[in-house]
Amino acid sequence: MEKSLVIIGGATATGKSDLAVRLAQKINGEIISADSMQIYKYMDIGTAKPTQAEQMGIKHYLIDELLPNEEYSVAVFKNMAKTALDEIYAKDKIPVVVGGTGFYINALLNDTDFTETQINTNYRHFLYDIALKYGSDKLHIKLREIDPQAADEIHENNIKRVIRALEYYYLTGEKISSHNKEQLAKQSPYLYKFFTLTLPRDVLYERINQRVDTMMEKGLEAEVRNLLNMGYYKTLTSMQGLGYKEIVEYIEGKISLDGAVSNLKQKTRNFAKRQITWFKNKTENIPINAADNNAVSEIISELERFFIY
RNA sequence: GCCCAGAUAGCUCAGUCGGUAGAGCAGAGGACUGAAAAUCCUCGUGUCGGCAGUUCAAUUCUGUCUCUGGGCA
Repeated sequence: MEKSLVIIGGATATGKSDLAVRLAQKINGEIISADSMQIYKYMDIGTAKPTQAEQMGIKHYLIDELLPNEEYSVAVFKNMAKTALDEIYAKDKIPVVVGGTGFYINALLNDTDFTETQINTNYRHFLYDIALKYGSDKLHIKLREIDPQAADEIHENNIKRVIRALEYYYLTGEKISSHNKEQLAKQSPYLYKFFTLTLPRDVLYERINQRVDTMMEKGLEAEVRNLLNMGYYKTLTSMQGLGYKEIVEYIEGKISLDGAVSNLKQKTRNFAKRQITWFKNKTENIPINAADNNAVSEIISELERFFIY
């Protein structure tokens, strides 16, 4: 009971937020959002952020915490989430971590250590320019010199990860491959139960399509225009989120509105598939049928067996 | 009704100087440890519109029919 928490994962549009709120109500819980986009203010419709009403009076952490031009990352998430956990434990409540960003959830559960290194944006740009000018293999060759294991593990076309590996060495003088191994071997300091909402692929895809239509009806275009008017530039990480970059393309006249919408549906379906792969292979979890009306009670009985609270 | 251009993978199309065919997208599977709603990897047999003809051999040439664009009436 001391350091226990519940996780609700799953692909986008499976109904995580709604289920999490109903669960939190039943078990005296509070919610921590493990989502790389809902953290941003002014980005409500496109991120499917639960509204005040939908939150049903349950406190939500890590929602509306940053401005769209502020930097967010696993490391920032982990720190903020730990703070939130402490707050919730102090109230004698149960944290319910909900989100589709599996990478973040794992970092929290494994208590991945991020303190020893920072990031260096200039160095990243420097390397990125090299990759553009001379080809991505140039960076990969360099990586092989300093960290052969990482070079084996990271495909040369995966420039972002090659750059991070080089950056890590640049900042710490150590190999990222050994750091990763160390982190992976760690045991979680938490007692947790991880549930994943699942739906048949065709049903999920249909829900995604419908949800995008609903977002448009709710005024996604106006939301994006508003962000642009406030000066949030389209290359910001936040503005690269699904729903934002597609609508920006439409606003810039590059594609039709219909094109933007079907693009968004497409990209969201692709994203959902990647999420499913992550949850399937990177985490131990209990699948829960998202269409099941008794999902909450199922989860609760599972928790009772596990935590004995 | 006539003329022209098409008809090839779920979609958009490329190609075969005649020896049964390939890209992008979609789809499927996978990776991921400070950009993750990002980034990246792997996977392509389909009566090459129907029928007939020429040929050792036709999706490729010829004829004809059907359909789809566009034009002329």
